[in-house]
Amino acid sequence: MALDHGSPTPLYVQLADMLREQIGSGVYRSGAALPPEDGIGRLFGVGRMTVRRAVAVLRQEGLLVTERGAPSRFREQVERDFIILDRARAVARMPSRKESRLHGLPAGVPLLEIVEADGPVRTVPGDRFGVQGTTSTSA
Amino acid sequence: MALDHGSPTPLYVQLADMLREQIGSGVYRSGAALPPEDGIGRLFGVGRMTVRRAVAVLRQEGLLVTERGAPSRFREQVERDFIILDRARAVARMPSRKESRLHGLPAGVPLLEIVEADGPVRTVPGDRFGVQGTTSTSA
DNA sequence: GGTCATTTGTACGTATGTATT
DNA sequence: GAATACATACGTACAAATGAC
Repeated sequence: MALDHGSPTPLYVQLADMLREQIGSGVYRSGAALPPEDGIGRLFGVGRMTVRRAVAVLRQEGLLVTERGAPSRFREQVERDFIILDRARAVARMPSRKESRLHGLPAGVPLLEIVEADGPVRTVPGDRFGVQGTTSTSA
Repeated sequence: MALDHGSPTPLYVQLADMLREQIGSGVYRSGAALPPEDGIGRLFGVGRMTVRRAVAVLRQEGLLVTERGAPSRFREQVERDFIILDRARAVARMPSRKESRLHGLPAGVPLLEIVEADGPVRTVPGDRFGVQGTTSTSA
């Protein structure tokens, strides 16, 4: 359960993998705080920068949120609303910084871009919305 | 057109914004290579780490691809195929590293997860696929 | 085919700033 | 206000992959 400094797999990837697994296995409940970065660093014998890169990986995956001054927390998943695509198409892509701010998106959350058949485009946060075909079948 | 070291906006964000704008305005054509990181750094009077962070921002947005040993290039957009959602739902999320490798996804590309009404789940690369309602209207 | 310069990637350290608690 | 903890930004050194010669 320790990091392998000799491995071709970068340390920050190994560390991210371990933390990700802990999330998946429920070691940390949703919303729970991580130990501080320097603490994690001492724990695993790596520098703080390496910890930060590992944390960045998980943040980009939408698994945790960090804010300045407060411990990083595992992201709580919210219930999604489903938008019915009638004569529309939808594509997923990452938002620009401007769009992130506009929608209040944390890092690691894609945008759903819905293009109506007659032109209009609408973008919605990918963590709060999904899309579905015409027929609702109450999953 | 220079960076403001006194601004509350981080340097790497300012730099990312400038590079993003250059992409949008067509200064770099699709697939074109960026100058090397240390060159950009000297050009703007910032360290290489700051350049790397700016590049990372754009990579996470799916705007450029980087590989070791070769210059970073602006990402070429591929034509998307559209999957018809009949009795299915779709959500967008970021892939884990494992899923990225599985689908050969570069950074900054979300995953489309398609859930059929009767259970089966299928994930497809968000840069190569979109979804659409039952009625095809040939956009 | 192999060598070498170029270029990105990893990983460390240090110092300072700033928001939260 | 003080302590905690994350964010920015500089620097260094070496590793590894690419591409050109």
